[in-house]
Amino acid sequence: MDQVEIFKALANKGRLQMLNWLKEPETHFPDYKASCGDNSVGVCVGHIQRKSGLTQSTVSEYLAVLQRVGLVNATRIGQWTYYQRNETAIKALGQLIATTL
Amino acid sequence: MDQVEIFKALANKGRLQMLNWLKEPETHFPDYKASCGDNSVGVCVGHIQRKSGLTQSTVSEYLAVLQRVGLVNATRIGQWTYYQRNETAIKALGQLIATTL
DNA sequence: TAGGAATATCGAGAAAACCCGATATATATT
DNA sequence: AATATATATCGGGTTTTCTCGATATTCCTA
Repeated sequence: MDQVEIFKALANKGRLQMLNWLKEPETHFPDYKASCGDNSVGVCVGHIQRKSGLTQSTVSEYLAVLQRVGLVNATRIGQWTYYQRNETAIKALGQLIATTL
Repeated sequence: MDQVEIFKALANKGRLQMLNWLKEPETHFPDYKASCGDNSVGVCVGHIQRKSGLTQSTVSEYLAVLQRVGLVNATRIGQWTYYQRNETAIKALGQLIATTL
């Protein structure tokens, strides 16, 4: 886990928002029903995209950045990719900052 | 405190190192004696500069960035500026990340 | 008050990040 | 197999960051 890369990933308003939205999907995506029928896999790119106002390619890229540093997990089901927070990693980051920063 | 700006400040190897060095100045600057006679004010720019291998202007700028977002405090005494960590702010950041991220 | 030392600021070239539109890929449906 | 949908990747113009050398400012001392 490269600290610098993690902070770079977090140093962006859009990505920070996405991370926040994924914290409580039912709040931020009220009408959301995962096409696979199981909301526990996360939220698909399209929903995040429509809420963000950014283009599809940008959102896809941003989510990939968050995944690359381990802050979110991706699950591909059918033609959808569902993203959810990696709470373990995020908690670990909090610890890391509290202790080693 | 703008979260994005804080993460930007942290998204750099040099600045992260400086923050770490300032955590235990006596360890990282063994022969260091503050010219003002009081080590508790922090470490001066020149010492940090020599340890970092970066140029004087870069180090001055980096420390200013860290100060701008509140992670360090600066104290000017005579011709020296001493920098020290703002532990309160850093701890608050840890909390922020642990809770709102 | 002139010179020296420490730090800050300025200007700029190079590199990286931002963010888009266009296109490619993967999957599902008919 | 052809089409449609969701997502990923590519290419690139624009903005920001990085990092430096040069210069300015501040403060001390002779």
